[in-house]
Amino acid sequence: MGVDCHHTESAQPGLEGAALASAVAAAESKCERTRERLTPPRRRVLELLLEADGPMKAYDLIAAYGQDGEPAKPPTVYRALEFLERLGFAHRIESLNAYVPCRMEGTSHRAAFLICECCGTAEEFEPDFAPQFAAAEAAGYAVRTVTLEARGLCPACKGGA
Amino acid sequence: MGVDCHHTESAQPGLEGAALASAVAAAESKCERTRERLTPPRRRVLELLLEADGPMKAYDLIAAYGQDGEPAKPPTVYRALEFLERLGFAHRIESLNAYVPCRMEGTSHRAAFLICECCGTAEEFEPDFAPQFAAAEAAGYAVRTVTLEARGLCPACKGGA
DNA sequence: ACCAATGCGTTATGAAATAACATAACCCGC
DNA sequence: GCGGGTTATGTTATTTCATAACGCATTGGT
Repeated sequence: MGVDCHHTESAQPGLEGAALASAVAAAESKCERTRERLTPPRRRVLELLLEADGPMKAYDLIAAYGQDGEPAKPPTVYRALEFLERLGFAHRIESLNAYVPCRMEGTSHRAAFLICECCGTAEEFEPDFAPQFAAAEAAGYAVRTVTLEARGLCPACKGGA
Repeated sequence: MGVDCHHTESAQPGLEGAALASAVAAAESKCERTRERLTPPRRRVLELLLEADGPMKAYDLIAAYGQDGEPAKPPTVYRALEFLERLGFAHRIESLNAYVPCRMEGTSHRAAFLICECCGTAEEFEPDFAPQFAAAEAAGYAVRTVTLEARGLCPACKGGA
């Protein structure tokens, strides 16, 4: 992974069992409230993201989609991802071409990430965009969304080897 | 371009003639100082970026590469882009899969962009990352680089139609 | 002159994303 | 419960973006 210390991967274990079910249920109920539909492909992709230990590439999702080992067709997954992003259940990390489930339930929908170049984890955090917005709007811009991706070493990789 | 008002494009005209030559010369002399080589393909790609009215896709560069209309081979352009980014002469805009010449000669190498969803221009600005860095480093991260891309409407597109 | 390091040309392939169109499921007023 | 618009899915194919791998050329140091 670039720097590569050789940790046995994953400071960020995916969800399983009850935790997974509860996260999916939370998404489901949020959808009901807004009259959106968490259809089978959307639910399946959300599950895969939640189970994963880190950011997943679209084609990883495609490969993992079928319980029987059958891959999905690309549009199935890309459409589900579009939906999940729209509802704030997932985020795309531009600099990785990869996707993560949203870890900031309920907060405003500005996503920002600390990406570890060693172990590959991407931690979501709540950014403070005020200075940027102020400068941009002073210059006459109408800012709609902001993407912030910081790269470096996470505490575990920085400290250890 | 998403929102699409229909301006006749380009709040951001590319360089020509003397201005272009001088920008290239500046890059050249900066290379000499650091013992880097601005070889023909690298120089050519830099020229193309500087001449352009906005962000250019890699395959636009590939198509425009030869003065005689002959396209370049992809690795030629990708390698040149890698070099130009490394030296700070160009930046990749992740959310567009596109490239721009650096407009912030001499400043620190954190690039940030205001991307207009109407006219497609991408204005580089000097971001204030202090709050982000502080929070991340307090959490134990070692931040190395930061990508910040804001999307919205530029003054021209916001004001007019 | 030799050698190591760097860069280039070329072929081929891999990875990421979308276009386009047909079919199915859903919601809602009636 | 039936029509009819809207939303979602299935499927095929294609486009767009990026890199691997290898051999040759140029450079710069000794």
